[in-house]
Amino acid sequence: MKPTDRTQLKANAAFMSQRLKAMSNPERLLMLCRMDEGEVSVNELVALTGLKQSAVSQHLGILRSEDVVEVRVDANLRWYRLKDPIVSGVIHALCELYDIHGLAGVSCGPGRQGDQPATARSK
Amino acid sequence: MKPTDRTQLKANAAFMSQRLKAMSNPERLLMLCRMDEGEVSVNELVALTGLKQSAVSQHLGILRSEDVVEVRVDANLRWYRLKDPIVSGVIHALCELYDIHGLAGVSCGPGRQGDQPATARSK
DNA sequence: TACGAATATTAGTCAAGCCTGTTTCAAGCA
DNA sequence: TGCTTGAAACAGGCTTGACTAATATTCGTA
Repeated sequence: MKPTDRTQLKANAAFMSQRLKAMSNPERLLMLCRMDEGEVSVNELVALTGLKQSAVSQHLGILRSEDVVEVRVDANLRWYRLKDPIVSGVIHALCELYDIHGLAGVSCGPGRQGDQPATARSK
Repeated sequence: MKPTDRTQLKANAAFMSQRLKAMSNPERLLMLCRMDEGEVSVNELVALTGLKQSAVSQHLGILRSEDVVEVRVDANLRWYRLKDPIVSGVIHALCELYDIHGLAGVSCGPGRQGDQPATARSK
C-alpha cells in the first residue's frame, strides 16, 4: 500500500466517523430522527429528550459545529433541521435495516410497534 | 406521549446509538470496513491502522463486547469477521451515500478515487 | 425602558475513551 | 521442557464527553 493510499484511507475514515460520532449519542440520535421529519424547536427537543435545556443546547451546539444541522431564527424561537445528507441517509438506512418504528415517531414503514430492539435483532 | 412510548423511544435510541458508537472511531470504522470484505487477522488490522498491537486488541475487545464481530481461532491466529447486520448495513449505506471508494479498499461501485471527503461533500 | 420567554454560554465535576508500556496466556515447535 | 509467536489483559495517564447550575443574550411586549 502506498503512503498516499494510507493517508486517503485515514482521511475518509476520519470524515465518516465524525458523522457517526455526532449520531452516536442516544439523545442526539433521537433529536436527529425528529429533525429528519421536519423542523423542530428547541423546547420540543427538551420535551422529547427529557434533558435540561442547557444540555439540549450543548448537544445542538455539537451538531451545529459538525455542520450536521442548520437553524432558522424566528423571533426568539430557533427552528432546527437536518443539513447533512449522510446523516439523514444513515437514519433512513437504520429504519430499513431495523423496525425502529417510533425511534422518534419517525414513519419507518409498517414496523412492529411492540418490538424491543434486543428481540427484533434476532430475526 | 405516553410514558411507555417515551421508554420505548429511549430504548430504541440507546440500542441504535450503541451500534453507531462502535463504528464512530476512525480506526474501528476502518477495521469494520475491512471485515465487511471478509475475514481478517489481527496483524493485518495492525498493519492497516498503524496502531500498536495492544491498541488494536482493545478496539477488537470493544467490538466483541458489543457483539458486532465474531472470531474464529486457527492455531494461534484469530480471524475476525462482521456479525451485526446493522453495522454492515450502515457501512453499505455510507458507501452508497458517498463515494468512499477505498475506505478500506472496499469496493463501493465506481467511485472517484482522488476525491477528498471535504470536497466531495459539497457536490 | 423594564421584563419575561427562549436559547446560548460558561465553569466545574465526574465518567468514559484512547493510547502506551508491560505482563500474561495459549499454541506450535526445537 | 523451554522458546517463540500472536494476541489478550492490565495499569497508568491524558483527553474528551455529558451533565448541572449559574449567568448572559436576544427578542417581543407592556
